[in-house]
Amino acid sequence: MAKDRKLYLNERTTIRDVAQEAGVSLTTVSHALNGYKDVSEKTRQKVMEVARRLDYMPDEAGRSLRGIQKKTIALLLAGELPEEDPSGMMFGLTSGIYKIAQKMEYEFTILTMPTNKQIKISFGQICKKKKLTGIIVDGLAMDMPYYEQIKNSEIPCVLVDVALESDHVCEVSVDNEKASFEEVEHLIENGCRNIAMLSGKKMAQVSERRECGYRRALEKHGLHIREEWIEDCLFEQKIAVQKSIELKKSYPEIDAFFCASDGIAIGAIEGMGQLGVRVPDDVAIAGFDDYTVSQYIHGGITSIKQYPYKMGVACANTVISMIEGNRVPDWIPMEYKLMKRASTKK
Amino acid sequence: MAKDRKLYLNERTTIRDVAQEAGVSLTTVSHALNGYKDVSEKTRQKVMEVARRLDYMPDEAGRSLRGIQKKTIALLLAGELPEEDPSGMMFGLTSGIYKIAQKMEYEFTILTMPTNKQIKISFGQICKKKKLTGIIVDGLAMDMPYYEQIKNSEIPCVLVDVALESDHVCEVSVDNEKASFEEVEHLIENGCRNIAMLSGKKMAQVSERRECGYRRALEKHGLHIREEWIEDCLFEQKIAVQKSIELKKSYPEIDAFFCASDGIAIGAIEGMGQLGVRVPDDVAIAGFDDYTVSQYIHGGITSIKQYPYKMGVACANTVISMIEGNRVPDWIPMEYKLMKRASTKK
DNA sequence: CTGAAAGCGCTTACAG
DNA sequence: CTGAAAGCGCTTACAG
Repeated sequence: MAKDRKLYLNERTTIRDVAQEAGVSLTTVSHALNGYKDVSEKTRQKVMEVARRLDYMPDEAGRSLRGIQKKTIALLLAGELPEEDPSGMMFGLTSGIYKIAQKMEYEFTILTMPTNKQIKISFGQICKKKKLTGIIVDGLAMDMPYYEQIKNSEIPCVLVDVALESDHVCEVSVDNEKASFEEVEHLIENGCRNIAMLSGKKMAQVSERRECGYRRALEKHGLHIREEWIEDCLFEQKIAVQKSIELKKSYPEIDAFFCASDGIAIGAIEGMGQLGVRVPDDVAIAGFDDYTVSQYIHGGITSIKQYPYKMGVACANTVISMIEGNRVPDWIPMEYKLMKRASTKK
Repeated sequence: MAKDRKLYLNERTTIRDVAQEAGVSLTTVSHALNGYKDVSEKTRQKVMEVARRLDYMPDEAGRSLRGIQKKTIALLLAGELPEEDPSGMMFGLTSGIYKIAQKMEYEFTILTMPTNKQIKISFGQICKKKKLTGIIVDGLAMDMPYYEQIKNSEIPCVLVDVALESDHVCEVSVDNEKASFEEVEHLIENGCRNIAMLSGKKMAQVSERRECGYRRALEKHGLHIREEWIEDCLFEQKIAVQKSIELKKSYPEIDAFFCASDGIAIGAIEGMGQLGVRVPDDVAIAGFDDYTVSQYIHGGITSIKQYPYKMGVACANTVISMIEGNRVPDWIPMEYKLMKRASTKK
């Protein structure tokens, strides 16, 4: 009866319906369903049976109002979701977080944050509105308003590839500086002496770090650092095409490009192609992130492989650990691997 | 005051706090904030100011209980989320849906469904529990319990690559049969006469359709269909390696493999490599889905390119249209493109 | 072991 | 133009 009416009216079955049908009080239904021990086995059976028969699902809103919050973590992405994900980073990250969230019985949601200046909604407001208990931020740059707001908030927060001094914030990333150092050293070992850098985006910490690694490697090997050989490409392939051409034209002695991403490296390869410069014979090219396609392009682009899925897992585990009140290190270092390929063979 | 206490106790600011601070009733706050016209401008200003100052965000749970439901659409994925997404299909789909959901002010959530036999929770229960108003399903196979349950539910539903006769269900996909037909015809035009098929998964409708296109193309050109040349690979690369080797060994006359996915095609290329058979000279290989890497592998794998982001956009637009009570066609055909590449050149 | 009652935060007839 | 009151679905002291 009750069920039919509900179905017809497209209404939800409520705890009241179950109580009525089972001939007990609301309290008893609630106790029975929530595993309280003070319900007779017979009553519990009856309630369970009725609940199943009426296809009863407690309304989260009701529970929420009573203070029983489902714990929710979010992946907050800077800017719009792109149409594609050539590095596989976003997908792997998402998948890893999803996996752990599911296992630990946390809700998981994806949010994007506007990057333009006049932002309507603050970081704190997002968290409040979505009732987030923890948050993982990817793509954060230092010139975004959220950068400060995260610091001032209280919510457990894991940042991918960004450090932020605060006791409720933790970073998950590979050692970008060390990885870059190794890769540039690999270029030097292969005989390159005039290595330019096509960097990412000035306000992104990863760019800075990769640049640091680059500088340290040059210094260690007694190579002169030429500031005019370091160019920003905003992590965009098209810009990398131009910048690589301009640099090589202005400084024909350049014999390698260290690129802050594989997207940039692909752009540089194209640029050299347009110039009729051979890769790797005339110019070696090394990237970062090891896109899925990188092993196939031009016989293989040397790059730093990251493990996005594992990073997602680490992010989720860390933020959950923080939520549960544990202290975590400021930084969780992730593994990476220098993939030596044809683009740097001399 | 109110704010400080709340912050300290880590409590939310409620409508009550705002009312108190602004010196008006709950009703007035609610009216002012929800844009009712029966509030004096002065009062409205005051309320708005206080709300902003106290950083007030209405609790969705409270509104929800009053019947003001946020509309939510979900992307329901068969099985687990994989660690990687070589076809780019899942990412593009997700991104397109996200984009439209955001624009139309729908909530968006991703769900996975267990594929094993003893499923705990039915399709209807998922919808009810998550209060979904519309759903997009990807990866549905005909042997999954959800297949029937979707039919019996009432919720607006868009299926990717699967047809299901029901007035609340719509399909979004490319014309898989036609695309396959064209691709196999391309193989025939290039001189192949003994074309085997490495199919996907028996219970997936896409496999069936791609097989239909294959058969129709052979028939049209007067080529004999050999059932023993059609093998299931479950869309797995490793299985494709084996199956392609077995087939080529048993039937050396085979001069082409039509593959139900690029993953299978990559497997077949590897298989032929192990056998010392040259691609495309001895055996042509054609895939489906045009993975990002496909253009680079082995000089380029011929494939059918789909547009996942656009599919996502179409899925979301369609399901929202259904939610809003519009009639939609049973099928929204998507564009595709036959990418002719080195792997089928003879 | 069971039930009546209060109350979470909100919106909306309804009364003034 | 403004406010007191009811009630959405739930859980939890509290009383019996």
